[in-house]
Amino acid sequence: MPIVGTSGFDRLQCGGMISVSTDNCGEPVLLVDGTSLVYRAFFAISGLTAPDGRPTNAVYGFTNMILKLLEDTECRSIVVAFDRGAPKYRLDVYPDYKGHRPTMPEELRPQFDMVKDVLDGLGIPRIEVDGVEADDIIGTMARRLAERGDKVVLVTGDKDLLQLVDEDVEVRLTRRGITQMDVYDLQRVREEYGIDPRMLIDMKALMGDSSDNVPGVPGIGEKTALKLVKNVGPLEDVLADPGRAGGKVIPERLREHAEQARMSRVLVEIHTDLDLDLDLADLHSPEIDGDRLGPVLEDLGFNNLLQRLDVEAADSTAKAVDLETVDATRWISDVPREYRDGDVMVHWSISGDGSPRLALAADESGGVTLRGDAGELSAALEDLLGRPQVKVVGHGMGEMLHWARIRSPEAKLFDVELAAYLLDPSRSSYPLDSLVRGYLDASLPTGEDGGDAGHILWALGKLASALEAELESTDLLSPLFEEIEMPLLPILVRMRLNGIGVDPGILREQGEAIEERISELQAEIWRRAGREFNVSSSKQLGEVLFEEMGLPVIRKTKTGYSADAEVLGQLAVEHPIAADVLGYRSLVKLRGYVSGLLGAMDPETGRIHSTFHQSVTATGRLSSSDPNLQNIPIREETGRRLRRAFVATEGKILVAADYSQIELRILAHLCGDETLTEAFLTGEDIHRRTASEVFDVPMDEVTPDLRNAAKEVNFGIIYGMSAFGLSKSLKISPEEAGEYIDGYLERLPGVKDYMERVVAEARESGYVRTVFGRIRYLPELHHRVYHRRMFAERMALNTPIQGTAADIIKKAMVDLEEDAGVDGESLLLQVHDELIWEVPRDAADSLAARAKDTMEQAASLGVPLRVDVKMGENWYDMRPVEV
DNA sequence: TCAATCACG
DNA sequence: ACGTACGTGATTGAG
Repeated sequence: MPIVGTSGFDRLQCGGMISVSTDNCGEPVLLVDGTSLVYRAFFAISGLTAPDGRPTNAVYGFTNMILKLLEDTECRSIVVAFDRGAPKYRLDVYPDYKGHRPTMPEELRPQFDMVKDVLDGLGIPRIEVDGVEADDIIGTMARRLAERGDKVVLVTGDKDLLQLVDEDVEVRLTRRGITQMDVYDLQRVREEYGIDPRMLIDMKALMGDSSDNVPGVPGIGEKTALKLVKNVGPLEDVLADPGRAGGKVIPERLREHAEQARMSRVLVEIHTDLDLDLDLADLHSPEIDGDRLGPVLEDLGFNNLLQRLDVEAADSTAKAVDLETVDATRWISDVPREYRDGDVMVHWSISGDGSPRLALAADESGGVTLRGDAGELSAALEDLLGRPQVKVVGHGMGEMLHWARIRSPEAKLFDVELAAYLLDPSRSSYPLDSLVRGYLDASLPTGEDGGDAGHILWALGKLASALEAELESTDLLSPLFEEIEMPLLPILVRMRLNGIGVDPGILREQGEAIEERISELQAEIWRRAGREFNVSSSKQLGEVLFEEMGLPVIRKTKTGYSADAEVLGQLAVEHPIAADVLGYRSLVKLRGYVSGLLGAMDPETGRIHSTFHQSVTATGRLSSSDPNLQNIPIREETGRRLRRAFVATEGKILVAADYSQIELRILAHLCGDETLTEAFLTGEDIHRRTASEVFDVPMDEVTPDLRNAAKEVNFGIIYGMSAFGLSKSLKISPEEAGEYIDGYLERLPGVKDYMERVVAEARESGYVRTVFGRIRYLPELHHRVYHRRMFAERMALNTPIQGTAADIIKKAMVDLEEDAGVDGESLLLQVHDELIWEVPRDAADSLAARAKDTMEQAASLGVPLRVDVKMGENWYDMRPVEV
């Protein structure tokens, strides 16, 4: 049988993107059903086009599937097969085979040629044979490879291929989306169907297949067909003695349609004996042909793939949008048509002398630079962002909204920085020029004030489409980007604009008291040391404690003696100076808070306007800076008093709502452990319950010490547990800590299974995800250095939990927008599992009820979410309220 | 600019 | 025989 349209069987193997083994060392050959995967990709992804408008969604999805496959799987070789023309050998049997199939969508047809171009560039052999279906090519090749001793992996979206599974052949079926695959080996097929893979042919012959128009036996569906082959045997056995089917109707139907069933069997059986003119010795691993692939990917607009595969396109400089300068006021009074709906790229910046610049473009052909003072420019922005039909694309849009004091934009927002953050939250920053290099493979000219506006506007437009496609194909577009992060952006801007009221008198008063006690302690320390020195200098302190006073060295740092709180705590039994240093340190810390907060007060508003950052943490949490209001002291009374300085505005009251045990609840949801779930469903004290389990005592005999130990064990679980870490927090031996951990995992086996599963899956896929789909890549799970690898494992355990908690409170913040302000409230702070508002006194109860309800309903997990609400005149005197 | 320390969840 | 709890930001002193 002549083979047409092949490519790639003529070159010899050499190092490509996957490791190559020249001998047969057990790595499988991948056989891919190209037609099936291209179809899957086509329906899984939508809206993606090349720069010239040709649809490329299927090509993009397919290419990603192939690359993922190659990244995840060590393989000797890979071949992609395609359908070509009508399968004559089946049409001869049954002219209506595949008769009712809808014709191929117009947008899909041309994408097959693009797919083949990509494969050729990747150096992946493909094969199609006139009048033969991909199934049969794969079946034939699989059999021949297995016969010569190879392992084979079949990749498809079509369950029919399961009939080929045996000891040497495994099948991977696409699952929802395009990134995940279900693996079927012999055992899995037997488990799922209760029969051997070959019997699936007989089953299918009985039940038929409407999508291929295979008739089967009328009245027999999947259930009956499976029952028959399981209880009776192959098709011929079933037909030989129809009575064994039981009942009346089925045997009748079997007799009546016996021939049709035999014919159906012929139709559904995949051929494994085609006479293909193919030398399997030619199989080799793929070898990227950069000269060929580069232009193909560039033509398709797959710039991120160019980058990822490190292939050179014709390296381009960013093009520029031509800009015309227009008066801001005139522009507002007569906004050009193209800026009234659709996408508008916006570049806002502050130049060195503090004057703002604003440039806009609605497409690549041209844009405007607005001329005017700060008020006029912000008015123009406000006008633009007040248009619900407009989608505004920008970079770091929070800064822009804050500058223009825009609290509630109506326009849809697309911040390329946030998009890039969702795609890879581990990066330290997302400067525009690096996004342009990474996602567009172009470079921005280096300009004085952050580049030239024309080039930036061009880049923003290109980036928005590239990033949106990437978000979509990574399952991050919805709900995370569109329904959580982008709607959250203006909420964070508003929190910053709101600020929180601070009473500087209280701060100064406390500051003076702190200052006094620092002097006293310093004198005491100097007296005990026998000389004056800077207690805050770890170097000088080390000399005094460990050299002059001869205290035992507990631990060393890279640069000298370690003298942190843990070490000092141990030294305290040796010498009272240690406790003094600890006290001194904590007071110096508090002094830092006082001066930091006083310095951070805005003289105009008398408030502190901290910035909440949305693209900083690797887990999805927010962070706060200038100043950080997420780490105001609370655990120790002396520090806690600082909170008296955070006050509600006259006539208002502070309301704080915090999730109770949200991370442990998420753990319960994720692992489904019965004990944990039950504890939350019945509203038990979770630490007490843990203590009761781990230490094997009745609930009412759990002492405070035991409960505290259990609490630390629970923290350990969330953090990725190590006996050493737990031993430090509990001040016990690592051995004893290890026993606690063993006890825990024994009593809560669901948690144990979950922890093992998460790490194993992350090792396979290279990433972990939260319940909402937020992703974090963990390449160091494969690091050759042990402690780097273990660190990555703890991240794999912690990130889904911490990140899901972040997702949930973010979702709650967005949900609360629904009727934001109905109680006259302003959101002031978010502290990871807690939201703080100020609200007119008479509306406080109403807000409390609404906040509690919305937060508790923000996600529906296997256990309920619980929110506690407190109120008070200031952040110190907060009292619980019943809602 | 970096390391050490410590505040929070 | 390793070296460890997860995630942040600010302050301080030293080089």
